[in-house]
This record gives sequence, structure tokens and C-alpha cells, in this order.
Amino acid sequence: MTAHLNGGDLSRLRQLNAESVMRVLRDERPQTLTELAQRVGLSRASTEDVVQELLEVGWVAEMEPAAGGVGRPARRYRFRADAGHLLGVDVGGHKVLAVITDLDGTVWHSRQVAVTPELGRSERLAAVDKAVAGVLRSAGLTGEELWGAGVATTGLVDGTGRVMLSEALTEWTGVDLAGHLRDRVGGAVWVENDCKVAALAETWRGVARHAADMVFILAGWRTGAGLVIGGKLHRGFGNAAGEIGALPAAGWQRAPGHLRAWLHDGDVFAASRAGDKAATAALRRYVKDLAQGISALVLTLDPELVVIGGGFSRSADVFLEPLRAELDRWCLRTPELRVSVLADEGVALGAAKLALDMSSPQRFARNRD
Amino acid sequence: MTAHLNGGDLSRLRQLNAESVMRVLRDERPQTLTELAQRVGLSRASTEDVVQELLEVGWVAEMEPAAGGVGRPARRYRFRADAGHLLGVDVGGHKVLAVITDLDGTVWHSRQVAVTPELGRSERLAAVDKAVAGVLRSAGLTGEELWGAGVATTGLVDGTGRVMLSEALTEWTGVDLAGHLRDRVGGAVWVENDCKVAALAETWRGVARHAADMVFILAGWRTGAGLVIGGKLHRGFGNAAGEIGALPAAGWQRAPGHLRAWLHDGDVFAASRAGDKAATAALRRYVKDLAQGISALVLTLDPELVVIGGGFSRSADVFLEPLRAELDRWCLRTPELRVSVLADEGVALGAAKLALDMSSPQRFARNRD
DNA sequence: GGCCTTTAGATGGAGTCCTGGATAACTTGC
DNA sequence: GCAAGTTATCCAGGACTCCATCTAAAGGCC
Repeated sequence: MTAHLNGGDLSRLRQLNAESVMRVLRDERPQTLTELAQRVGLSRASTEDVVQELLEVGWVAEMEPAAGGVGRPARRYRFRADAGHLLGVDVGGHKVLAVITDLDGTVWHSRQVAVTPELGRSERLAAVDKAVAGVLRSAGLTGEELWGAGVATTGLVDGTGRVMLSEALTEWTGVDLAGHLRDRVGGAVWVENDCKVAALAETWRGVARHAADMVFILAGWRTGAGLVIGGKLHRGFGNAAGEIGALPAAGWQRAPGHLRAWLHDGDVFAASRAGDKAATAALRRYVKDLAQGISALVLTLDPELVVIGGGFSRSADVFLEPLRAELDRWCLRTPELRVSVLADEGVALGAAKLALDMSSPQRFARNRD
Repeated sequence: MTAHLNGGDLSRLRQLNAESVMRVLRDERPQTLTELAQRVGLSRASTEDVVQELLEVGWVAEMEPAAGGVGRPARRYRFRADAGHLLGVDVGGHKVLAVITDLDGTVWHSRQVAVTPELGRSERLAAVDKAVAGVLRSAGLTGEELWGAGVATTGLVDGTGRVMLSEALTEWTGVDLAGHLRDRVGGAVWVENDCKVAALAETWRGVARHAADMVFILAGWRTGAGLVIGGKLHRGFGNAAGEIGALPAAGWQRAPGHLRAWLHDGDVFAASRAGDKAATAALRRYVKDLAQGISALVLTLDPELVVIGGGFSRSADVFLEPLRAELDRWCLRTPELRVSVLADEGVALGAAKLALDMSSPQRFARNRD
């Protein structure tokens, strides 16, 4: 049916246990061997063996022991977030943003290049090159030293990293983004839709850290969605999951128009916040349309959580409650509703997470032979 | 994030390898040790060890060797589908159907009891008891001998096996189905929504065997959906996944009405097949509404496959092509569309599969200590 | 009947994990 | 400052699983 778990060699068992140890150290505070052993379910002796090996490859570091407490002080070990670095690139209509993160998702360097939606293909690719080269330079890294690189862009992306269809960017359909970047960066490159990786970012460093099933809504002048199901990014068979906006009844094609119609593109959110009746009415129409599509997603998946991101999420204070009320009208069980805090970096961060997820299994396996 | 894979003991490795062997034997034809070893990725010697153990617990049987061929004839081993039995019960508005299947999903015994939607709670439960007792008697099994029992019913079901909400059946909301059946059957009982398990049945014995992502549509006087994502049944956080019908814009509440309106409930499908214009028009309106909801599911999930089941699927020949055409209007990529062949047994079969999926991990683990 | 091919079965070795005991380091109480 | 108590580290010995390899067995083919 699906890709099941294979057993195999004895070394496979060690690999699984090493992964367990890494997970615990990554997701929780530094631990002593005794704590680790309990947490992972191994004996102390075996845990020591595993940690020793992880120390040698540099993925785990020893800390100074905790002061106080009775008995011989235990060594404490922590996840080494700086054991590897990831490149995440957000290729949007108005900006190209490249970030370098560590394995924990902390952004250490970033480089932004302004672009416009109308820019031609080669100019946009040049902006990508500029951002990537810039961020690599300030990090003092070469592409080969990276664990991997992820690229996110608007539009549908196929399995090989080519843009199948992009309506928002000119001359962008058909670009072989993965190929282009692979030539620049040298290592492995993965390409994905921007909404999808933004969802990933929320489960990594955002407001959806412990949610197994989550829907991310990109709310901006474009509207989109990304799905996390069972803790993993859901792509769909043709990489087109979350495209509920294509359905006219979902209201997403029409939704931003209500805001755009308001007084020549002034800040409708600020006006509504200040008590402007017309602005509030426009916003209400926007929310009504937005909620149709979200309800369809929620009723389909029944997620634990819905996260609102995108440009409008900054102003979510003025429409979050109306949105919740509107969802209550349609949903059998309205999920918890949260606003993204990742701001403009969400997509780039998600691209980095994509690269981490795709590269680390191989890296684990390769390390043990 | 999610329940990750734990490593552990050495016996855990053996367990994983035994599961791999079982999967290969179950999904493919009988195999020799050499074939098995290659397929599973173990050495011949270890495979022999594993198979020996599986022979001893009775989950695998030896066959007479294949005739012909050069070299010493190899022993061949097969999956023993009769190593265990499952009870699946479909509690519907018009019938209660209980089946006994083997581990392969072959139905060996079944017992149907006619009911009506208006029946009271205790009468319906009595019908369940009658069907279950009857099918157990004809199978010559007691409840304790079963690997597990699954029950499917209309309405939302909570995690403990209680019916949270059922609109189609009177006095059915709040019934503790799991508790009731546990008293009768003795073993472990799982309860789930009927659309959901019908989806499961399609991936087991139906037309969706190798699909990882699949949407099942129950098309009948009620309309519902069940989702399989990543090879597993998707329940949702509140067990309410697939309830797109709750959204008025999805059209499912209105859809069957077009057919019901046609000439006092005559067979609209047969009439349309015979060329009746009015019947065809009613059917067309039905399909238009049905397609709205399906499109929402498809655009959300981008599944590999959509399976049409339920009472109307018998007459799918008259509306499958119009449905496909309608889906083409809305979907970015219309998935493959198939018609269920499980007929009336789909839900009961799915309930049995639910019991198998829920019980076998424990059974694997318990067997090795 | 002898040869060839393939499988069955047995043996020794390596890797991983567990248990239990001896040793080490630090705190507490006197 | 020293002994007692507590906890951690370190070091076998033993069990389990897998692998490589070798010999014996069972067929077909000449």
C-alpha cells in the first residue's frame, strides 16, 4: 500500500535508535544519559553507545554539567543546531528572499532583493542568483557545505522542480528552478509551492508546532492554502493539494476584490480599525468569501488548527473574530484559529525546512556504512 | 510532532522483519525463501529464521513445491489467511449486515437483518445482536476467537465508540455501540463512520488497492465521503473528516432531491437509460450538485483516485460520464474515477478491515515476548 | 549413473542491546 | 575534614539477531 517501514540489518536498529535520540535532544532541553535512556526506552549502556557515536559525527555536543543536586554530576548533552546549515529561498512577486538557517530553524543570515511581478524570467532568475550569492557570502559558506537548499515560488510545481503553471509571475511557467539553482549551489535542491512550505514553517518554528493536522491559509492579495496531514506536508498526487481557490464557489477568486475596491487601495484594515463603516463592510465581504473556502478545507480535513498567514495576517486583529464567527456558521467543529508570527520570513523558512526534511534521511543513512 | 518510529530492543528488529515478510506474502503470490530474502532485503539464513517463527505461530503455511525447474525444489510459503477471523458490522437505516472475513478480506459468512430508519434504539440494537449472533453461529466461532470486531454506522462517532450525532437514524445519537458490542463479543471492538470504513474497504478489496491518496464518495439517498491519505484512513482531529456535505455550497444537501422529485420515486436511472428526457435532466441536476462537493474534496486533497460507491453506484453507467465532465470544469487535474464493485458489502467489509488494522499491531507485539 | 544447478541446513563470527557489578565524583551531615 | 549516601561512569559477560560461507540434499539433463 504505502512505503512501509523496512527492518533490515542490525545497523538499521542502531540508526533508528540514533534518530530517536536526536529527536529527543532536538525537541526538548538538553538531557543527561539517564534521562535520555528513559525517554528513548533503551538501557543506559546502549544510550551511551549511541550518544558516543553522535558526538563523533558532531551532531551532539556535551555541555558543562548542571550545578547543584546530589550525587555525581551527570554529563549533559545537547543538539548541535550548527552541525549543518540550510538555504531557503522565497521567490515571490515583489521580493526574492534567501535565508541561511541552522538545523533548528534559526535564521542566521538573510538577503532580500526587490522585484516586481512583471519582471521577465531571466531578470527574476538573476535576482535569485543575487540573493543566494549574497546570503552565502555573508554566511561564509559555499553551496557544497549546505545540507540542502529549498526553493519556494508561487504556482504549481512538478516533481522535478519545474514550475508547471504560474499565473502571478510573467514568463515563469516552465522555468526549471531546481536545475538553475543546482548549477549555482552544487548540492541537492528541492522546489515547492510557497503556500505549502509556509505551512511547513508553521509546524517547525511557528504557531503549529505540535499539530499533526493543520491547514495554513495564505491571506493576501493572493489567497492560497497549504496542508499538513499526519505531521507531514501533503502534496497530493499531482502536487496540487490545497488549490481549493480554483473552485469559484470557494470565493477566493473574488475575495480580495472587495478590499481592492475600497478607496483606491488605501489601507482598508487601518480604516476599519479606526471605525470606518465602509471599510468594515468591505472587510466583512472579504471575510465572508474567505470563510467559504476555509470551511471547505476544514470540513474536508477536520484539522486541529487553522493558521492565518500571508500579508494580511499582520492586520488579523480586525478580521479574526468575524472570520471565526463566519466559520462557526459552516463548520461542524471550528478548529482553533491562530495567526502566523513568522512575518515575511515564513516562506523562506519553510523552504529551508523542506530541504531539511528531504535531505536528513539520506544523511543519516549515509553516515553509517 | 507525530508518533514517530521507535527503535528499541533487538526483538523489535525481528518484529519489523517479520512484518515485512508477512506483507510480502500477503500482497504477492506464494514465495520461496530465496525470493522472499531478495524481496525483504535480508539474508537467506535470517529469512529462514523469520519464516520458521511465523510457521510456528501459524500465520504462514508451507505449500507443496512447484514442479519443474532445475535444481533442488524450493519450499514455498504462503500467507495463511485463515489464521484469524474478523467481524464486520454495518448498522444502516434499512439493514444490519454482519460478516465474518479472514485476514485477506474474503467474506466467509454473512447475516443480514432488515430494519427501518424509524426503528427505536433498543430494537435496532436487538437487530445488531441478532445479525452478530447469527453470523458467529454459522461460522462456528465465539467472540473470543476473533482477532477483532469493527462496527460502522451512519453519523459522527467519537473516539470511544459512541455515536455523537446521527441524523438519519432515530434514537441513535448517544448510543455506546462499542460498549454494547463488547459485552456480546468479548474482544476488542472499534466503531467508525460508515463512509470512512467504506473507503478503507476499497483500498483493501476494492478498486483502490494501490492508491495512497483516495477519496470515496457514498452516492445514495444520503451523500457522504471517506478519505484515505497516505495509505491510512484519515479521521480528522474530531473524527469529522470528509463532512463536506455540511457546507450548503457543496450541493450535497440538495443533490438527491432532484432525483426524489422525479415521478414519485420511480427508478430515475432506468428511465434515463431508456432515453427519458425529464429523467436525464433530473440526473444532470443531481450530478451538477454532486460534483460541487467532490470538486471541493479533490481540489483540497488532489487524490490519485475517486471511487463512487453507495446505492447509486449500481447505476453509475448513466451518470459517470456527465460527472467526469462536470469535474473537468472545476478541477485542475481530474483524478481517475472508478465505480465500487463491493456492492452492499463494502461498509461491513470496511468495518472488518478497521478491526484488522487496529488489532494487528498489538497482536504482532504480543506474540513476541 | 554422473554432472550441474539450486535449495536446505549448519557453523562461526560480528554487531547491538541488556544486566549487573565495580569504580568515580559530588553532596550532605557530623 | 571525613564518612555516608547518592548518582554517574565504566566495564565485563551474556543473549539475540543477522550475515557469510560451507556442506549436504534433491531434482533435471546428458
